[in-house]
Formats: sequence, structure tokens, C-alpha cells
Amino acid sequence: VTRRPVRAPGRSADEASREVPEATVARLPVYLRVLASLVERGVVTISSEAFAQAARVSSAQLRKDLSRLGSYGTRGVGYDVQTLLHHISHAMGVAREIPVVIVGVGSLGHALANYGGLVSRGFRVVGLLDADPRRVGEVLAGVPIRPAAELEAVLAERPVCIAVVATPAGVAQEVCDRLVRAGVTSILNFAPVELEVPPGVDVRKVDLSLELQILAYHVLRRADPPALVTA
Amino acid sequence: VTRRPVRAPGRSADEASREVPEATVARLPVYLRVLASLVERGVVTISSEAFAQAARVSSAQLRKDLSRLGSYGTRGVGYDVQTLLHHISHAMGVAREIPVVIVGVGSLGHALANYGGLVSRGFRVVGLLDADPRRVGEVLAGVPIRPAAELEAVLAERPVCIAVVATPAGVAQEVCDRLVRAGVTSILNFAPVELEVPPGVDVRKVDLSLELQILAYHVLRRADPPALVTA
DNA sequence: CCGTGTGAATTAATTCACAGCG
DNA sequence: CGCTGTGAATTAATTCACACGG
Repeated sequence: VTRRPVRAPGRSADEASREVPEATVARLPVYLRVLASLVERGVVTISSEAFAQAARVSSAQLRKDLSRLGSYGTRGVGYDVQTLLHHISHAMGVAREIPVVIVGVGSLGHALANYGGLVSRGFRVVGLLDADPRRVGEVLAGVPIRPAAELEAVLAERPVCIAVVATPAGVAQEVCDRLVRAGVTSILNFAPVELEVPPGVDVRKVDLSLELQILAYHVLRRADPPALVTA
Repeated sequence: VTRRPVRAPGRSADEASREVPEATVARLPVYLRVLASLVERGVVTISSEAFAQAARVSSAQLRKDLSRLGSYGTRGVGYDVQTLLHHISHAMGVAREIPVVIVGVGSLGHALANYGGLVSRGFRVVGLLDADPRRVGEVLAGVPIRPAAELEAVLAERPVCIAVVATPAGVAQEVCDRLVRAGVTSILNFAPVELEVPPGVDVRKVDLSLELQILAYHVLRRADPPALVTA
């Protein structure tokens, strides 16, 4: 995952949050998800211990993370699930609906466009683009696929900050350049290439085979020789 | 990403590698990919500076990472692309073909099964499982989709260490439990839940909306009010 | 000379452990 | 009395900066 400087220069000190560490930011969405499921199950209050177990982190880490946002727990009791959900949502800026465009609507792009988790977490797909003329015109989740050539036009009609690149590796950089030129400042990249972006643009990557390779590395270093087939 | 103890107790000291840090392990596949593209472009030698730029890391970090595997560079010159490719491949245990099963063959599962990057990085899909009877029988990348009920049978015929969970969130934990009981020790989880696994089982997760939420967090903390729509 | 390899310094993240509040 | 909130201690990761070898 590429992290670039992108420090906010000096926002008004309205929020309680003073510089939440990156590692914490990466866990907040997990907490949010766990809290949502606790609400569903009717849980009203939860201790850091139980919460941490559900989120698969240590209780100390959970408490430290939460304390960055403020003191929302009750000593001797735990956290009120609703209150906490509210505060983390606020910190993460949910309550807004964030428009995203997806470039590349192959099977992965289809999966993303149809993924309900997007909408439920405050995102809305407002544009779908694909270079394959056979896919153009298809409507996915209420949004028609438009030709990749119209990328600039789509972003002119409807400016967005966040774009998802799900194209083949070969064209990802070019697509990325065009997105950035059209005003996109944050990119989620599924193509297996390292995107080059100007400073100020934020890129995160998701790479399936990279994750598998990391898992495989650990398997190979295990004590017992496992179910592997030599080529 | 869940990292669990999983320290190899005491492998024979055959490899040069003595305890490669986790952060480095996570970058090695990136280096591998960059090297492969350098080979394609006919590059023979590369300096840490140029290599680092292509891999989007600092040159110091790259050199430190590579030095964990041994001294494969030439002072005053740089690294031989082929040599380095060979050594990192070896460290990552490429040269073996690693079997994986995919549980859940929705649009995401389809994308994964058809993803060429798997095969080219030494993985082979040897099993596809889905609970939907309408999908059973379909053949993807040469592998037939079998009913989820046969999970245990599939893993009995052909033991594998690594499984991909691409099911809906609701059944992911159950599938995970069954996989672990059937001998799987490493899981790549695409379902938006925190999987609970016994010690010794390694889980990594890929969560699209989590990544988007992190991007959105940073967008919201930017100086200028961006292209967001209030709900 | 130039660029690798690496100790030393720095910064970030995690864990410990316990004071103090409800 | 139990559990949060948090300084202090620890561990991990990154960056610096330069000695040294080709």
C-alpha cells in the first residue's frame, strides 16, 4: 500500500482528533464493521476485551486506538455500542455519500460494482468505464458502462475524488494518469503494477497474488513439509 | 491483515535468510514483479535508486530489504536483474507450484479463478466450491465448480495449505472452520468479517470497502473541500 | 568515483502495567 | 471492584549517512 505525505496542512482544530496514526486509521473501519454486527445482535455495551477479540486485535491496542478519538468508554463498564459507532462513524466521515468511479469492468470490476458493502459504507458508484465496446452500454447496479475514451467527460460531468482502477496491468498507468489529470486525488489500484502518481495523490493497492505469495512464504517456512507440489 | 505467531520453530540453517522482517516479506513480491518487467524490457543491470523508484519505495529501504537475502549487488554498479530475480524467487519459494482452492465462486470468485497472475506466480487453482447449485458444474480455467458440501471430499482427494474464501460474509466463518478442520493452514479472506482461527493458522484479508474507507478518511482531511456529496 | 551494504539514529507501532474513575 | 485511559517500556520499521569494495 502506497502511503504518500498528504499531511493536511492545518485544518481548523474543530475535531477532538489530533493526528490519528495511520495504523489506527486502518483499523477504524474494522471496528466500525464489528460494531455494526454488535448492534444487529442487540449488544448494548461491550468491554474492550470482548470487542478486541471480535476485531482480532489486542485489548490494549483497541483501547489505545479508541482513545485517539476521545474518551467514549465508561470505566468499570465498557463501551456503549451505539455511542462508539456514532463517534467512529463521525471520525471516518461516514454520513456523507462519497462518489467513486470504476475503470475497467471485467469480472473484477463487475464484482466491485455489484458489491453491496460499498453502498452500505457510504460509497456510491457514479461512473463505470471500460475499453471493450462489447461491454459498453451494459447497466450495472443502475449505472451504464461507458467507453473508456469518455473518462474525461464523465469526470467533467461529475467530479469525484476517488477512483478504482481495475483494468489490465498494461493500461493501468495510462488510466491513472488520465484520472489524475481529471482531478482524482485518491486511487484504489487492483492492477498488478506500481502506479506512479504526482505528490498529493494517494494510492492504495490491492493485489491478490501478492497476498497469496506472502501466505506461501510463511507456509514454506513452516516446520513440516506441507501439501506442496514441486513443479 | 491478521498476522499470527507462526514462527518456524527451527528450520535447518540451509538458507542465507535469517529471519526476514514481515514488512520486507510483504515487499518482496513487489520487487519480483518489477524485476520481471525489467527483464521483459531487456534491462540487465539496475541501481538501487532506479529500482526503488520503479517499486515505489526508498532506495535505502530497497537496499536494506535486499541485504536480508544476501549480498547480490555489485558496488559501484548495481544489481544484475536476472541474478536478483533468481535469488528473490528462491527466497519466496517460487519454483514450486502451490495448489489453492477457492470457496465461493460469485463474480469475485470468477475474477480470481480466471486471474492469470495466479498461474504466472506459481499458484494453481485445484478446487472450486460453491453453495449455489446453479453454478455447480460450470468449468472455470479447467476446473469444475463442485458443491460446497463436498469441501471435505475435495481436500481429502487433494490436500492444500492455502484456501481463498470469497463467500458472502454470513457463511465465511463456517467455511473457514471447515477448511481449517480439513487441514488448511493459510487463508486469504475476501469476506468482510474477521475470521476466528486457531493458533498456527495464518489469515490475511482483502477488503475493498475498508481500503476505500481509508482513502476517504484522508480525502476528508484534505485542505480544500472536495467533490463529496453530503447525504 | 559510484553505489552497495550496513551500523547508528530516528520514527512509528505495539505492548505493558497500573493509576484512577464510575 | 472492574475496566478504561494512558504514560512508560518495548519492539518493529524506516531513514540517515558513510565506510568500503569493485
